[in-house]
Amino acid sequence: MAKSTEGRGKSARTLAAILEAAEMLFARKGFDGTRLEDVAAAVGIRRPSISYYFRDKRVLYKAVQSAVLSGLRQRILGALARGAAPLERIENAITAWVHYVGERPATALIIMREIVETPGGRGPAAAEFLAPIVTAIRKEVEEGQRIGHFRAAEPLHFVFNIVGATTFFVTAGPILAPDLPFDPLDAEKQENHLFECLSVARRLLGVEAGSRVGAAAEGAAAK
Amino acid sequence: MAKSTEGRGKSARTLAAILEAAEMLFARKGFDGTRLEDVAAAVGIRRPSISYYFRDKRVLYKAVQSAVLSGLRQRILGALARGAAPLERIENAITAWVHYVGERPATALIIMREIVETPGGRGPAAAEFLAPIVTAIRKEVEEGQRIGHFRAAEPLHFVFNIVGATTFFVTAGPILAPDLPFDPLDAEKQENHLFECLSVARRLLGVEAGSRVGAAAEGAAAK
DNA sequence: GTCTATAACCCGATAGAC
DNA sequence: GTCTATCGGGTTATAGAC
Repeated sequence: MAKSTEGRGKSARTLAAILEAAEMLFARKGFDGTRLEDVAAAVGIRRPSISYYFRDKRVLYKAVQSAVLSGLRQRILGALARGAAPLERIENAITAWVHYVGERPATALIIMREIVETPGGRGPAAAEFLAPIVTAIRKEVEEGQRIGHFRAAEPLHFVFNIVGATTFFVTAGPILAPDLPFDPLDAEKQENHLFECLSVARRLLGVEAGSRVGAAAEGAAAK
Repeated sequence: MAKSTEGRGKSARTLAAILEAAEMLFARKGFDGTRLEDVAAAVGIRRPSISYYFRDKRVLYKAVQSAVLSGLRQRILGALARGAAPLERIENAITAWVHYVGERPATALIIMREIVETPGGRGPAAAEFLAPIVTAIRKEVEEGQRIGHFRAAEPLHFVFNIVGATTFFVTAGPILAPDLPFDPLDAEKQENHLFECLSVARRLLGVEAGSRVGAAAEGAAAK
């Protein structure tokens, strides 16, 4: 929007390249494991040049985290706003979630890293982005319970199950089944996973598998 | 067994204390985030004394990982051996899994850390312990499919879903719902989670929720 | 067995030239 | 904008006294 983020200058291109390289590296190696030197090398510049764009490493990390997670938040809250009944809105949100993670695999790794770093006390961090999403889902589940569409159950369990399932689907292959060729980025496997998530969601919400509410708004939810 | 691990000397007690402190710290802060000095402080000794028991930091980490994950493997494979039909054996394994993680919360964090570190290439690591478990479950699912008890589906999806759900159940509260008081160690919430895992498992395997196969061997599985 | 003291290393941050 | 050079904090590993 502003000239600082949209210019066509060398500056803007370098900045974008730094963010892109940092997203991949932070996701794969974590904050400590990523050397600023590696980010610079991936961009084709030298370490101190990064300081020209980001005051220090933590600021760079925050920028990456913000880009990934605010994109996720926007997608899910947008999807959640579409749909007539709670079940439909929730299914749109799940669809948006699975698709976003599929498009931007760093998402899953960054979320896992944030979860795992939180008990250590290093930074409040991602809660700023993720908590609003979870709250919105929870409200939707509670609304569905109130009007008798869903069974009574702890909404958080529902959230943890879906988020955990997709996150592991994308990341856990290499360690849980290292000798199997499992590609989570394969489109067919991904739709398969989405289908199972929707099925599990209905089971957890106490909705019979019959009715066919969700699949309609799919195109809108994905974009 | 041998005198080196079972002796009543000061040595054995210090070693056990180091392992215990390191398990908590590695789980909470990770490999890089844990300073040997903190481990020493938790035990009440000084940093170089750790070197007397473990040649370097990596060896200490491996020892912790081995303790946690080989315990898990033993528990799950043991549970999987009990039960007449695939469904019953799988339900025993899920029960053992949820209970183990509940008893030893470091398990979930260490598994997540291993998953997240693997793409970074730092150490082959936990696959040695986890892959055999997953393979055994997979075989059981495939057997159930072969004899027509389960629907056809990718067994790995099933595994990722259950493992991801429990892992997030235990760890994700502080970051996904920071303002809610959510205690995953609460016994009632844990049984609730187990119940939902079993329900989800049946859904994913295509088994009707009706029959009451699993709950019997529970006591044996937990011990 | 446990300590003190120190060596060696890595990496992020900064000064300042171009 | 990007570089070279350097400083400095923090942590591991090790030598050697007790």
